[in-house]
Amino acid sequence: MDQNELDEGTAAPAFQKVLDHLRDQISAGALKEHAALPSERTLAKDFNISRMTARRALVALEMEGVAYNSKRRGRFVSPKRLTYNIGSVVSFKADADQLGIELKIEVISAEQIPASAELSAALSVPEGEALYRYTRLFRANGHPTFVEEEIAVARYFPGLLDHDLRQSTTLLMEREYDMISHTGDIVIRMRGLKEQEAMLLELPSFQAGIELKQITYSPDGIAFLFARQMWRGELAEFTAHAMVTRPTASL
Amino acid sequence: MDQNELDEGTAAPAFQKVLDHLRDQISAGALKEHAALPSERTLAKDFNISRMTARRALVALEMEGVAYNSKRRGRFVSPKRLTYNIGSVVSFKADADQLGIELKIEVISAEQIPASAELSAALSVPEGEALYRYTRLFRANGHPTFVEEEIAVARYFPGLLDHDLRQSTTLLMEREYDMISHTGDIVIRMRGLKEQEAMLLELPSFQAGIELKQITYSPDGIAFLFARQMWRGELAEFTAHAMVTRPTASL
DNA sequence: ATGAGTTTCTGGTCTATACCAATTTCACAA
DNA sequence: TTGTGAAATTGGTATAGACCAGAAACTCAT
Repeated sequence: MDQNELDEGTAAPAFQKVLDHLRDQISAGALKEHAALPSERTLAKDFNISRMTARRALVALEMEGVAYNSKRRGRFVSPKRLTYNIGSVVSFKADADQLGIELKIEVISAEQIPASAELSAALSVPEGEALYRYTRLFRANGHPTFVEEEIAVARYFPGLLDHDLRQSTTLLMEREYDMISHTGDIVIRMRGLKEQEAMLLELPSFQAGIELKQITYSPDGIAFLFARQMWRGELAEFTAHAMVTRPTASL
Repeated sequence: MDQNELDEGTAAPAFQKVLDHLRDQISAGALKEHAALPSERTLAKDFNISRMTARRALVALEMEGVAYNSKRRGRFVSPKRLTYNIGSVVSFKADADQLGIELKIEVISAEQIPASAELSAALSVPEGEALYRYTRLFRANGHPTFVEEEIAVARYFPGLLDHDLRQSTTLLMEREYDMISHTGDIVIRMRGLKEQEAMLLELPSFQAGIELKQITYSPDGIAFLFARQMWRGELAEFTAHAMVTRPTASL
């Protein structure tokens, strides 16, 4: 009769108890950001369970976004979220700086490509039109946070790739090319990671993250930039102030 | 030498092969929405792996959002996403109807509560002010999709809970109380599920979903509704058309 | 102090079981 | 035809090992 102590009839699974215990430790502040969690083998010994059961609890913590682990160094408490204000793209890096977060941008690749069918539709340019594409990894205090792929219509931004891309491209385009971001169509969804994204974010490839897609328009309604961000889910938070529009009468 | 066939040096893990195989089957259309996937034991036999390894592949599919399983009936292919247009809240149910999706609303609970400190701050009402709170489960074609908790300032909506809540409350408030939704502050994030949410959505409690919080204002700037939706991550898609605002000069 | 090599620690993958509980299927009786 | 109850199927949990590979710590000679 070693089932449970005072639960109402049903015993909680062993991994649940460990999971709850660790979660409590973290939310109580006994374990702070980036602090190391007990290893699988240590947990197994301490709770008198098998390593696989201990592992389950730790993996569940990762799924909840409470813990992370990269490479084979151990598991650690996840840092706080970054807030991305959809309406005010310009100040993202400034916001981070202000919060004492060191945001570092790493350029993964940058090249010129012809517009595919999909991109030509999204950006309203003829198929084959020259585009710039660059992929960047954003780290907050050294911690991988999101990967961004941007595709810009090359015609508006001659020599864009010669600039240092480790900065806000919105500001760069405004300063160097007088191209002002005015409105944007946005889509947010949760999905599984692609291989490269998983690698850069240091996550297993079957993990899910949050994707934000955005098409940016100039004041005169010209689409000039397509952006796709893939965030570690536990680190993302998107805010917006929305105008409520009514469906047209015919609908 | 049964490691691999023609990989470049490193063999993919066994569960990865199974995972890729199933994903291919699904994206190729061999397995359609709500079609049953092979059981853990069947997969184990077919791929000559242990049941635990087969299970890993299936669980990974669930994490990606490609498959789901509820209770102990087996695993099935996830249905298509529902798109939630942030700016045009009014037409959500109408949109669903138009796409041939039967959206059913189940009222879980409805009650009057006094404003907590947190809610009084969010809705700009004195602490203790009467509020209506109701929780509803939304199903798309019978499939649990998201749970919504709404909290309305009771003063504006006398007798609100006497109405049938299995309909769009935005429309209800407009029709019966002349309260028009004008703008809203929105926050979107991915987080672990709470116990009740997990139960209603038929998911394990450590799974992550997408949360959308929203405070709705009337045309004259009065906050009258706080809403929190918890979506099954694989079923959610949020769209918006955003105006880009610039940071004020002082910042 | 520096660097190289060894040891220890960590997670990653996998096997072969076992027992449980809910669901579904199916045979059989009323 | 309709129940009803047994049997098969499914996922959920858990064990006790095993071997691998990367990361970190440590030892020791230079």
